[in-house]
Amino acid sequence: MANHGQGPHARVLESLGPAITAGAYPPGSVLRTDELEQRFQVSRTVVREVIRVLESMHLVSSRRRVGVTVLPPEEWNVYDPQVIRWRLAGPDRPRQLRSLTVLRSAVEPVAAGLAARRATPEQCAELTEHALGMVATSRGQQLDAYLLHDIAFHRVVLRASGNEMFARLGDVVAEVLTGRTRHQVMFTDPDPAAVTLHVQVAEAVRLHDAERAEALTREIATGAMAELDILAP
Amino acid sequence: MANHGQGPHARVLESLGPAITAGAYPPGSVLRTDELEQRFQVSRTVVREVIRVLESMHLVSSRRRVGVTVLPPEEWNVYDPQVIRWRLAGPDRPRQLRSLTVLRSAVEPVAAGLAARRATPEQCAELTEHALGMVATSRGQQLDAYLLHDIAFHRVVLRASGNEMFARLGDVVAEVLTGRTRHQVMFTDPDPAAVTLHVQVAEAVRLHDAERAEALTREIATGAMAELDILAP
DNA sequence: TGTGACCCAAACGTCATACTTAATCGCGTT
DNA sequence: AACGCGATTAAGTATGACGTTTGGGTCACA
Repeated sequence: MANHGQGPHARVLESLGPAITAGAYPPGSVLRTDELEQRFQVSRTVVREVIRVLESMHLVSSRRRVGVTVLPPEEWNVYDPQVIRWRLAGPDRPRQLRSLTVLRSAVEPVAAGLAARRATPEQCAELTEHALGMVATSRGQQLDAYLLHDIAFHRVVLRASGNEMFARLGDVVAEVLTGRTRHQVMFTDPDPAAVTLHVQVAEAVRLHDAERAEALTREIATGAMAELDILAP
Repeated sequence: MANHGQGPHARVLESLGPAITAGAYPPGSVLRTDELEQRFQVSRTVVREVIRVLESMHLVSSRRRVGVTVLPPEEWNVYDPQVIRWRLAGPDRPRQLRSLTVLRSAVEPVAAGLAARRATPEQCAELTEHALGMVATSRGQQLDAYLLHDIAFHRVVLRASGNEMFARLGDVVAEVLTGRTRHQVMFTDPDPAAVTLHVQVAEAVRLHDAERAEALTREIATGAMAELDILAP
């Protein structure tokens, strides 16, 4: 991703962030900087900068004379890609996957509708290409290749919507799709109905049929939610 | 909000953040830390911590031997409430308002549908209360009171959806609604049709009619988009 | 003239330390 | 029991030193 390759800062952040989002420190817990210095064997500088970053994510709140307080989950910036990644890697994974899938079910149909209005010919071509790629790889244990086309497809739709905020969800969708492949249906071929729907969405976008693109994408989303048992509980 | 009361850190951040999101530094611009030290008359400590925070928002990227590089807008964490606030306060305001309104149009109908399934009786009562409050304040220059009910209404819907990510959009919706009142229809009473729709949504949620709650909220969203001329361009 | 390796300096990254500030705790007074 | 005041504590800021990376310039050589 970024230049978070290695270094004390990244090491401490990648240790504290996941721990907090995993709930290792209950809300209200207090971390003292000098304690963290000793625990991670780093200087005050590093600890402070990490704290500042966690603070900007609203994971903690630093106050004088009291220490660094862990905030309750309702305060967290749950749209921060880093926070999303940490939560997907922890025990909150199922809950996080459901939240994200519901978000997808809301956003992607609207994005597809907008894409049908605004997609460039190049984007339409990309869409068709990836839809056909999904068809080609939908049988015979080619899940990895299929996944790449699936991710690319949704990324193009979100970008073609012309909405910057939708476009930024591309990474999130990629994480969700990857997570699903790696945990849910790892050994079974993709649902043929879903594959067909993707082809039809590409077609609808190409023909500038916004209504149809939106409705078809809504069907895809419904299928994704069904896979995670997100239904009348 | 947080303890961003005052202090060198907040001062520098609240100066650099808006400047960057306003496009004062074109993507690729380089800021040197010692230059910033002199410009703001603060120590390296403060500058470095600010840079770390901006980096976590993906507004800048700090690299050795080259400096702090301003990243292109596509890289920004546009869901960070701080970034949203900065952009709403800058020249990008119209574009940002449109993006957020489109996001609302995608999320809120789905949220309303979920709320109809999961809202507690207390939440239903709150909803009705605020809808009636909107009715009561919809005439005769009571825009401020109306706005408070409007914001509260949408916040309850988002929270009642039971989805943490939807719930976190409450603040964003509040900013959008406030912005609209303060700039678009400041001197005219709210659209009576919109008021009626809110009452009907509250009713649909109370009756657990998810389909109807979603459809009605979609109408509200369409109205909001029409106000901003987000239509077949 | 072009290309390659090599060296250097620039700017960030980290550490250590001293000092400042503000909020909490506890004591004593009213 | 309520209130106020000072001592204490931990974060906030400033500063100086050193390490590390890396972009670019120089020089030798083909």
